[in-house]
Amino acid sequence: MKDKITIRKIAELAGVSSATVSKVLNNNGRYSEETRKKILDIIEKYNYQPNQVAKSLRTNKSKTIGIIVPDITNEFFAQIVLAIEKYCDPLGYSVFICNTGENEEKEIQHLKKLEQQRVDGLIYLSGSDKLLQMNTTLPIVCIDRKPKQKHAFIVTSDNFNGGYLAAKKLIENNCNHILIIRDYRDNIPTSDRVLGFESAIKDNSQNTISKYVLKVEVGIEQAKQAVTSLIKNNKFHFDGVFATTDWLAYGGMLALREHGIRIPEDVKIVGYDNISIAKYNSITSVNQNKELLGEKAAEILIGIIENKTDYFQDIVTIPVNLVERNSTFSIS
Amino acid sequence: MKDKITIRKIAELAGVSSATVSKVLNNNGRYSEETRKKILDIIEKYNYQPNQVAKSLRTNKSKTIGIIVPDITNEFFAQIVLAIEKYCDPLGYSVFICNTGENEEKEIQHLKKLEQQRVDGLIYLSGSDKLLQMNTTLPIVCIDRKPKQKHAFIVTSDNFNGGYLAAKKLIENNCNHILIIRDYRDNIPTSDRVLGFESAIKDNSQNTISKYVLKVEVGIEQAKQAVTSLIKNNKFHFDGVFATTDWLAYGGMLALREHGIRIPEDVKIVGYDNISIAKYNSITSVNQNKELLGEKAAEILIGIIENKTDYFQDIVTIPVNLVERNSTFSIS
DNA sequence: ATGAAAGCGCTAACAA
DNA sequence: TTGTTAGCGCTTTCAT
Repeated sequence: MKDKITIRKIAELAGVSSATVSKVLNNNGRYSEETRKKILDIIEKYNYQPNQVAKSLRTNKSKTIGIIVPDITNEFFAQIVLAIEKYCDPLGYSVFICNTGENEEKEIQHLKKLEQQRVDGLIYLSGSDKLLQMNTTLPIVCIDRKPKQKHAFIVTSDNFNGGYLAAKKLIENNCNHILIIRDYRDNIPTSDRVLGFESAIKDNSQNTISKYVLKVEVGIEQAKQAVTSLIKNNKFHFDGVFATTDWLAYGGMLALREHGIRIPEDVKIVGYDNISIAKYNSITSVNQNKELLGEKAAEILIGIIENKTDYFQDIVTIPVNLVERNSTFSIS
Repeated sequence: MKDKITIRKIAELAGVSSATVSKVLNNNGRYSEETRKKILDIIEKYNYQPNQVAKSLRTNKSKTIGIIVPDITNEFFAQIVLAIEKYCDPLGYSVFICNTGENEEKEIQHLKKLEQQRVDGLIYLSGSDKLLQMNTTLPIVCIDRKPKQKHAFIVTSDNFNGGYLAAKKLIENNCNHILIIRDYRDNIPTSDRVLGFESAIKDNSQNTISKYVLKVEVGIEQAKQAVTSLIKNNKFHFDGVFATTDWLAYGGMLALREHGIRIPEDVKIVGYDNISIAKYNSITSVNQNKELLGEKAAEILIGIIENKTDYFQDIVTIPVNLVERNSTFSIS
């Protein structure tokens, strides 16, 4: 924060008052075309940069928002963050990024820091319950998590339908014994995916379909090991696999491959998220519209901040779609 | 930016002056243990959150930095950004993230916006020459780009050695006809990698090694097509491939596979960056230490900002290492 | 159409 | 040890 030229200096140079300069800068109040020209010239000439910090203090609006996210390195989150920033930038908002590593303490610390920076609003990407229950006066939009108690604005993917679509695809491909690999934790998005999946089984079959749920920690290796263990114990007699993330799908696929089980000939696989690991490995996946998730969240947040909108749904649900790849192709 | 309790209110409640409260908050100046306790109690009780905006205005330090990056969605950049944020957070700095999509105009706009937010410093990840040549009084650290003219602090990976290591590995594996797939643009990191590669050829062979450079746009598809085209025109008689990014390596690999050319039996491949696409596809790759790149950049920047350091090298070079995978295994 | 003046919340001399 | 005061750069009434 080096010394920059101030509005007062500009005023002096233009032979007017700082109030007038301010008016010109913000196109409000009255001033003659002549003075406007003069002031703008000087501003140009001296490359004047308005001090947003002073402006923030005065107006009580910082033109910043904060994003609290587990890990920007996760492609899914990165895409959402990108979309948020893309939406905010043209509107003059700058965005703070805060990684938490899913650590609740860190989430809270970040929240406090952002409050002290007087951000105008927050977006929680997959925040913990503890974070969601903190009380703050800031407007908040949650993506991918539903706060159990508190009222908050929520943007979420249609997880139920995602699970439904996945099941439908497997059923269409004549899978009868299905393995579900899921995050062991009981979060709503995961559960909804599984519920949707089960619902499709009910709707589309005559109870001929069996399913087995494998709970694992989210990680390629963990999924791989869990599936390997099934195979080794002779418990793998499935012809379809649904995984609640692409990582889990990939991990499962690795285990199958290593044991000579062919995909899609012997087993069909559907993953979730449609991130690049699915793409590069030809895994059919339920696509989450990350751009829209981020964009909507930002749109709602800024809508609240500038209360340009009288009403917003509490929950906005973003549709999903199935992206078909090799892992579910029928060899007929 | 809702109304919060101020330092003055705290002072009133504690029956002291705001100056005293400020001193307690910042542990400077003198005050009795008694008043300290009293003030801290009240702060706790009312959950007082110091207004960083006011503080910034007064002290001319915003405790924020900005990162200008092409695309946070790119895993390589994301890892660096994560490392930067991790370093900055405990030191009380918040970080603004700005994506540019490699658009020079957007870079400049972001620079201006960050200047207006009065960030204390900037980190450029792979910024364009135009951006690097903008004049600003802010301390700047560049990663992965060397400004041609201006003086600036630079953190860079040892690209030359990276290329060198890649070549050595291929030569060790008896590759004699090597295809180099590189970014068509003439940026320094890419060029250094190629220079290092060529240097290793000189050092390690008796001029028995031929090389052919294929310039492509950075993208999986582009690399794939370029290599496919070589194959179709019967111009592919290589036994080794070096690509200046993992994406290009992967694209090349896809083309080879499609035409029945086996890896590593017929052709060995070495990529660059060691991002997950290399991992998932068993491509040997030159690893860039993204954590250290980010951490060092942040360390230097904050060092400058707080001028705790009297001297910093202008250029800090981070070592690389080769991660060996299937794509270069010898079948002997 | 323009300006004077107050004040946003904080810190840092300087006084007491 | 504590308080008084000025002022960071801006916006916003209210005069003129």
